[in-house]
Amino acid sequence: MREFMSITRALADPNRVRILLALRRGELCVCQITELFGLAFSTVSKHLSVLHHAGLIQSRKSERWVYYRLPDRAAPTAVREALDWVKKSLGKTVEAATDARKLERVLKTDLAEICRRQCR
Amino acid sequence: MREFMSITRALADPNRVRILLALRRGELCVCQITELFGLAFSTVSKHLSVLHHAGLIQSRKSERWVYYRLPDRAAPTAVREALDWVKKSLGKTVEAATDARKLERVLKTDLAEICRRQCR
DNA sequence: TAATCATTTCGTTGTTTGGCGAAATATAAA
DNA sequence: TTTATATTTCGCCAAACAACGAAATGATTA
Repeated sequence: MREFMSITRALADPNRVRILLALRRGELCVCQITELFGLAFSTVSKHLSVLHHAGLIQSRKSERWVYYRLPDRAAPTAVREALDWVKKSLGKTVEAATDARKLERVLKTDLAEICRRQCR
Repeated sequence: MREFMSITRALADPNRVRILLALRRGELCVCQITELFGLAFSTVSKHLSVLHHAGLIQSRKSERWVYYRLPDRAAPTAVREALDWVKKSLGKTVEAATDARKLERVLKTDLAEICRRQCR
């Protein structure tokens, strides 16, 4: 029950759901997600923390960046089913398509360039 | 997206999820749910309103009472999948079993008796 | 070692939400 | 019609939450 509620609460925010949908494309680092949604670093970081706590995403550190991705097949059943449900329900919506298009543009840009642009 | 978010937000509260699980047993009126969870009338009514808005439950009025139930097969795909996911994930948890036991006791009690007991 | 830089954590602010009791509503019983 | 009564709506409070900027962290580069 506790685990289940951490998943439903994580899914109860549209920006977090959009992050999950964007990650279908492949792993993304924090600054790429920040650029994609136009939110503050700290806001995105918080969202990622909530998703991570719920087991809905995994992370890996490489060079200067932290990359987040959808979990592998070994993820708990509840997590896999939740993600399948999200993808099936929203995978083909207008919002997902719009984000996907913008994501392609973001992915074309150099990582360091994105981070520099966002530096306060 | 809007519809999906109304479902995830409805599922983001443990009491609302418990209501859905309890309704597997069959339709229940507001005072029975109130008795089952020990919440105020107004609180339960609000939860039911949220669930109803999300399409996760249906209602029917009969005599003095309003009965709520899980939707029929004709419900939207997103709703059916959400409910299946809830049942599959939590249907056999300790919490669900405890609520189910208490529900059996509540169902043995006369409806009018329950309401009288709760009257302020 | 010192400086740089991506990310996380902290503190604040405005909004949303869950809870309650009281008042309003609407329906059934008298 | 009047009275009861089951449910909903309203107004309030406290807790939770999303968003931000600033400060802290921790790893890499110079």
